[in-house]
Amino acid sequence: MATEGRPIPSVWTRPRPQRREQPALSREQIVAAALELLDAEGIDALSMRKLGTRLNAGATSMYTHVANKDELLELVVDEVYGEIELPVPDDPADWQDAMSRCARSLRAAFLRHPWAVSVLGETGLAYLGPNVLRLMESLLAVLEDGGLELAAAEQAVHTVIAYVVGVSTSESATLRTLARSGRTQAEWAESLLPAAEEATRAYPRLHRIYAERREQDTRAVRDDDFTVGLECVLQGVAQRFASGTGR
Amino acid sequence: MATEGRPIPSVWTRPRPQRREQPALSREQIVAAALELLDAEGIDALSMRKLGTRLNAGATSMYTHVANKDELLELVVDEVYGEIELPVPDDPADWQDAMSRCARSLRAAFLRHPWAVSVLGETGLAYLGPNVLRLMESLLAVLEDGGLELAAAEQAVHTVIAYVVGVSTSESATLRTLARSGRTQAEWAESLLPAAEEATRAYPRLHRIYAERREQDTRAVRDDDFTVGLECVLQGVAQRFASGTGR
DNA sequence: ACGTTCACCGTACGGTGTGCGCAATCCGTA
DNA sequence: TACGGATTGCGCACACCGTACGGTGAACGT
Repeated sequence: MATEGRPIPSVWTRPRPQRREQPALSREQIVAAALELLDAEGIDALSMRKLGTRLNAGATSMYTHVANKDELLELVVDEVYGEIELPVPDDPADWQDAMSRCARSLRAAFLRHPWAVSVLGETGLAYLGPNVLRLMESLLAVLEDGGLELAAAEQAVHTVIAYVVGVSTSESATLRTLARSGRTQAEWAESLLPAAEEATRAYPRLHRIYAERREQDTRAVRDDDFTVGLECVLQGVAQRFASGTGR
Repeated sequence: MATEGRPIPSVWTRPRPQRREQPALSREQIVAAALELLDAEGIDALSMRKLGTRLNAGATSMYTHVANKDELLELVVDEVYGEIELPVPDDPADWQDAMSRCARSLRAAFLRHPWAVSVLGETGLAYLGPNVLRLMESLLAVLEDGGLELAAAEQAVHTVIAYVVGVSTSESATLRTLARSGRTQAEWAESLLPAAEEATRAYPRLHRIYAERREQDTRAVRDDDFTVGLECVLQGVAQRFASGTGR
């Protein structure tokens, strides 16, 4: 039935299936591509089909390397934890400084990947990812070397991380709505703050806050706010747990 | 074509459309039903269709009262904030106690509605919801009455709330996976902790923690952990901002 | 009595995650 | 070298999603 030498677009004109031309798929590739896609277009844009397309693969081809979408998300989140600078104190006694640097690094990672916190909210803290484990262990090590009991160190780490996650939740939600609106931060503030001032008419304190925020809600201010809060938390934790070594 | 008096099941046998028998739909009803559904079956089970069915309504009938699903979620989250006990200090100087009670109430609400934090992660803190505004304003009032500057009060509130949100993120993620698995907390621990001990073989401190947690990770322990962290945060905030009135 | 408004519904569209079975390639063994 | 499983990727299909759109009947102002 097939007439040789004449490529007619029919069932018989095979388009050379030729599998295995790419070096196949791997979990690492998939996770990396997902991270790229998430960073570029956000959490709502991540679909298995789009991810497949980006990998020159079919929609369901990833399922041999990853159980399901949730598991993929856990893997990607752990990848984010991998970006965080491990705490290395110059002076073992000054664990506050090391924790502070680590907390800043964590927040910075969450702000670089604003989709991450929404995954945290759904999947939990991915406790068993290798990068999370590495980070936690070295934090505990720093605090133990600083003189804390292990239980105290765990408590301290949890408290500080909870603070960072909480701040990042709020901040990256803001970043996401901002990115989605396509406006600059200034334009957005200009369009929202009047509404906020209106909505808070019955609440004098909030009203004053929003009124004063008009030229004030910049990146630098938010950085400072985070720093202040972080210092409070570290100070509180230190006083509670450090055996006389709090600054 | 229609033969009178004989109800034949056909296009012609009209089933008495009879609209307006129910007192119609309202935004309050919709939000309440959504909250019920979320509490009963979790965030993944909330679809506009299911919600419509629960309200004896069509799938798209809610869209006259609510712009879209995201807006509905914001409304529901604000409803959750409405459950929180407003801070009322016995002694104006003892704002720490009032804030502590409020923070506990906030965490309790998040634990009653574990889906809420995953909405927080996507929609932000719903800053302009009336219940959020009311809560924030009264927190600010308590701190101002306690002697703090407004800016300091705002900083303090943000810090404490960030801590609570962070803790709740982790805790409600745990609650959700637990609920989804259908097992009790003890069974779950029994099945997970060996895996955790295995995974942390290379990390002695984490290993010790998971080993000791085996009979220890109860509700009461988590409550205590939260309390300790909260005390740290409050203490740190107080020392930073209170003009000599910290306990 | 009539036109307008409004709440609601059915339908439809373009998307989603993923189970399943087929095909093709790779690898260990004979 | 031949062959037979195991592994990997793909196409298809299913059930479900959010929601745009146009129609429909009831309520209401005139």
